[in-house]
Amino acid sequence: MANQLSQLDQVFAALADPTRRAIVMRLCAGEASVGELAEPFEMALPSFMKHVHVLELSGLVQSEKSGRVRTCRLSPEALVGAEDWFQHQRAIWEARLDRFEAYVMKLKKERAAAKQSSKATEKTTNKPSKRKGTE
Amino acid sequence: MANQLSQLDQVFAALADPTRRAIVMRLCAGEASVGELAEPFEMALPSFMKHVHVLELSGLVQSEKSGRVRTCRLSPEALVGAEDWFQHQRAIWEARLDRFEAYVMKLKKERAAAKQSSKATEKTTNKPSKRKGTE
DNA sequence: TCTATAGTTAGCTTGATGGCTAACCAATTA
DNA sequence: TAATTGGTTAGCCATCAAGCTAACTATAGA
Repeated sequence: MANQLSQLDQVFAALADPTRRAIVMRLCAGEASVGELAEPFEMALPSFMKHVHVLELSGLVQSEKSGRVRTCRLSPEALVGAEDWFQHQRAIWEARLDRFEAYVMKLKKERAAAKQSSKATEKTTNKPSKRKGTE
Repeated sequence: MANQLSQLDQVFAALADPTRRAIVMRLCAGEASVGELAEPFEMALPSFMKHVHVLELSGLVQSEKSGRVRTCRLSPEALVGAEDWFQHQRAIWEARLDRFEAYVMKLKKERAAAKQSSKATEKTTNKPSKRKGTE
């Protein structure tokens, strides 16, 4: 669990750099050697290798050396893990919106009821409209 | 576009810190003052404020001061933007898996056809099975 | 076997990040 | 009006991140 959290740290930190995001995007399209990956960047190779290394540490990328060429591929589990984090937050957020809306509805109802009781007998219990989007 | 990219940088960098993720999670459940937010952490207040500031710069959090208390709330657009990035990558990744599978199927077909032509007339065009999962 | 290629290691510089304390407003509240 | 509360500013320090060059290893190809 704590380990998983620090994994999230590493994944987000890895993705905070545009070079590394570009590498991930490239690898989504298929595996590639370090040289192929590095080619579009102006950076010196050792600098570039650091990025690859960060991606490996984060679990986003795996690599394997065969002969003198190191081939990198995406290992999407870490990516999915991070995506899950967002979905979880969104679920909580949306549940809260729902609760908030329910609360507003309850207030409306109570106010209507108060009006009713003061005005004595008049039935206007208008149904609340359904969710109006994500805001 | 470039601006949006650097926004992604900032959002991911903001989320790379467990304190800041905790703040975001807390704010998913509803707005809170700086003091309320800081309460669970052992950190000195100025240090904590830095985290809040980073979150504000990233666009994940908005805040407003009324009297002497500053109230923070989530501004979920940035969160959604980051989530979109994942979904986009996943779409590319999955399309690639599909293409890869199609390629394998084509190979199989060609091999079968080759066998057929060498064996002359024997019809065994076995239909390929459907997707077998994500890996 | 020599040479070019692909990557790696070591070590340096610069700037950002994450923490702290101390001192300082500015609203509330007694 | 004096004291408390909630937050802010300023400035320090240690560590990490991202880049570089130079020198090195190991494989592939001529």
